[in-house]
Parts: sequence; C-alpha cells; structure tokens
Amino acid sequence: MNEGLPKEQRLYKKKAIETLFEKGKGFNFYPFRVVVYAHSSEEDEPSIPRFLVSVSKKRFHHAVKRNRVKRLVREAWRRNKSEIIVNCEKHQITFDIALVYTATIILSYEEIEKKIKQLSLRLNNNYFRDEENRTNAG
RNA sequence: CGAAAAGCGAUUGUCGCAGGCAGAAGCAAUUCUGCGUGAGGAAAGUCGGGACAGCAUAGAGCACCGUACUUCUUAACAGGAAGGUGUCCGAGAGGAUAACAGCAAGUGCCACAGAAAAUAACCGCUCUUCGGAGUAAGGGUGAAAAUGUGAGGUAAGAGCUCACGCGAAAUCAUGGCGACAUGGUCUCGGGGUAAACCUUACGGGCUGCAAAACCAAAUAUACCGACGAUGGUCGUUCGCGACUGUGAGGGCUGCUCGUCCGAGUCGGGAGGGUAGGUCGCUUGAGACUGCCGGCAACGUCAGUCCUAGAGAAAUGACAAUCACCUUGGCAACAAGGAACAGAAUCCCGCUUAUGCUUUUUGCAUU
RNA sequence: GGUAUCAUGGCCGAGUGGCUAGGCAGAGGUCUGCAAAACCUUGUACGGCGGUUCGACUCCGUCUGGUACCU
Repeated sequence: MNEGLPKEQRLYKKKAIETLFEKGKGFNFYPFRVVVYAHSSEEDEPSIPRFLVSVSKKRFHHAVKRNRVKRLVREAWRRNKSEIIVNCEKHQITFDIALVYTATIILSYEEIEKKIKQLSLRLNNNYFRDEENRTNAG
C-alpha cells in the first residue's frame, strides 16, 4: 500500500517550496532538473518524501500538454518511491524533491518510468548509504 | 454544393487523485469501508452585456465613454428575428453584403499634379477711353473639377430663360405600427471627408470573487516637513456624558456642488509584522420533454431531473477486447490514425482555433 | 483569475492621415608610418490579417507576442 500519493506526500506549502529551492542541491538528470533538500525531520514534519513536479510554460505553451507531462511524471513517481519511504522512516529524514521537466518533447510513459527508476536508485545510493556509513562510523 | 442541430468512444481488470452521501472507529483532528459523481463547444480571447459584492441599497450638473435604418425580442447587449434601403454578383428567379443618423447646422482637412480643390479668372473668348471690365462654352491634371441634352438668348457667354431628363430639401395625398414606397406641388443644383472635431437621439456611477465577510496568528513605532477644532447649553456619582457649533483632513469618479465621517490628518524616506483557515462556491435569467400563442426570434403553462467545484491547483496511468476512420485485400485480416484544446464566482452573446461521425433540411444534376 | 499598456532597421528612440527623423553599431573611403579620433558616403524598419479613406505607422476591428499592476 505504498503506491498512493496523498496530499502529505506532495509539496504544496509556499514556504516549504521556497526553502527547497533556496537550500536544496540541484543536478541535471535528463529529462529533468532535480532539486533535493533532505534534512532531519522537525517536530511538525513527517519522515516521508515530499514531491513536486514542475513544467514550464516556456517549453509547453498549451495547458493540455503541461497537464499531460505532469500526470505522466506523477504516475511514474507514485509507482517507484516505496524504497525511499522506507529509508526515510528508518533515518527520520524529510526528503523534499522537485522534478523540473526540461525536455522539449513529451516522452512516452515507458521512457519516463525507466528514468524515474534510475533516478530512484541513484537517490537511494547517494543519500541513504552515506547516512548509514556516518551513523555506523559515529 | 450548402444550411441547422447533436455527439466526441464503450466495457473489464490493476493502481491513483478530488468532491458528495451512507456506515464504522475515535474525546477530537482524522482514518477505514461501500455507493455514486468528476472538462468544453469552444472551458480560449476577455471584445460586449448582466447577476452578485463593496463603496451613501448611487444623488445633481459638466466633462468623458459607448451605440446609431425600422419594428419586435431579451434580465441586458455592439446579441437574435422579421422587414426597409444602398452596393455588388447573376440573363433572370434570386443570392451575397453593409459601424446603414447628419457634411442642406458650424469648424477643420484635401499631399503631388493641375489655371483652379471650393466666396474659382492663369490661358482663351468678347468689349475697350488700352487703365481695365465682362465671361465657367474650350483647357485634362487628379481619387475628386461645379447637373446632362437640345433650343432660345448675347458683344462674347452663362440655369440667364424654356423643354425633356437626373439628383436633393420641404410639403401634401395614398399604403404601412414604422423604416419606407408610390404620386403630386413647390424651391433648389450646395465636390469629398463625421472609423476628422462635432451636432442630434438614446444609454452608461466607479471598482471587481486577488470583490466582500468571518476566525486565528503576529506586531512598533520613532524622525523630518505642512495644516488643524477643542466654543456654548444641559445633566452629573465631578471620572465624564448628551445636544449643538467651529472645523484641518478624509470617503463617495476627473472637476464643481451636495452629502457622510471627523481629532488628529497628509506627504517623505526608514523600520517591523502577516500572507494560515472558513465562507463567498455553485439550484441557476438551470436543463430536458410536451401543449398553446407568434411569420420568426421568443414567450406562457404543465411534468420530470440535479448534472465538477480544485486551490503549487483533482478529473489520470497501464493492459486487454469491441466499436470509428484511412490504406491494402474478394474476404478473414494487417498496418497506421483519431482535430482544436483543460473549468477557477456564475450566466447570455460575439470573436478566434478546430478533425471526424450522426440526424434533419434546401438547391442542382443523373 | 482580473485590470491596464506597448510593438518603428542589429540596438535605443521621435513621428499633426500625404517621401518614417536622430543617435549608437555595421560596411566602404579620406587622413596616418600604423591605429584612435574626426570628416565623407552607404545598406537595413512601421508585428500579422481585414476594414474606413483618393491615400493608413497614424483611425477602427481582429489575431499574435511582450511588459506592468492587483494577492
């Protein structure tokens, strides 16, 4: 039952979004620019990944196409984030992530899902393996 | 070849999102389960018009803006219907189209060319006392040149006069609710331009759901410059209160009035705080069907139905089968395709973008 | 979502319905031993479509694109 995407797993508060883009670290991962801000959970914050997808009006003029891209990306994320949830709970981490779609064509669902899977793997390696090493060492 | 209207896949499975209803758990926030609902004809542009809300349940005058053949229709409109007139197309029947009041109220403008662009005299013509006077027949440039033809008339000419036309204003008669049409009388011949100023008639208060209302949270004010009422009467528990004045300044649209508030206000540059939730929010000039009235747009009445309400912003993804279209094929089938486009307070229009399917209907040909 | 406003050469920017100024930049030349500066010459524009008008950058409608404000 980890495939849902309720409101608490989405990033919708203005302040949280500003914090993410201010403090988070970004890197390019075609077809996305990924911005991540992983930090220890505070009292009122749950230990889960919080997700945001953004498609610029500059690349897709029509709202129909923007909606299509957002729906595909959201769907792919929804199906492939279960491992990150487990890791977040384990390490008491709030994991804010923004996916900015930078390609100029609409990729198929298969391609996007493939990319999201690769991304998920990379995130798990970069953020949670380090945490484990550090806790073990410390 | 047109015209009008309707539709935009269906079912199943596995996940997912947003409202609603019902049930269960919980002190509550909320969670779980079930059922059912969830983009458009343009949701778009924001070009008209409203509803609704705030400002005085919106006042006067001027300014400003809009509209412009008539009648009807509508909550209203620059929308719609039926007619009228002009222009264009057509042999015709007929069709298409029009910001379609006024330049005969006033003012302005009309480049270049041309004698002259609107109280016409440069050439020409005629007369002459050689100073000049009369004259719009001829000049051919221009987008536009002073009503056309003929006759009379004259020094030469001219609507100067007459006849027949053309066009216009006024007026009368007939028909029509009316725009207008037909005919008569009389007066005229004034070039174009009002999407030039303007005139006439009618209409328009301003701002917009980021309006407005409520709850919660958070605060902090000081400095500089300008302007400013604190009077009277009554009551009094002597704190003050009521009534009535003077009043800077502010609200109401740009100005003037008018009106309301009024003890601090305005301007300047600093500094601080918030930006979370509820409501507005979807039952409405609603939709569909039928009768009747009307040429029609549309209206009255009756019955049935409830049909999105998000908020970093839902309405989705994948798979299978069946339908739809195109191409190939006798067929089975195979390959490919499916437009324009995504609600944001809500309606009525207009405009723009659009692929196909279905239904009704008109014309032409066979 | 709503309300305004703008669009003129490569860039900035004026423009009463009648030939679209000016500056910067570019190109060629003069000057110089070479350059700079100066001077001379020169190319390049009215966002698209339609209407009014004899004639439209200008007036009107519509479409496209940009900018600002309201929270």
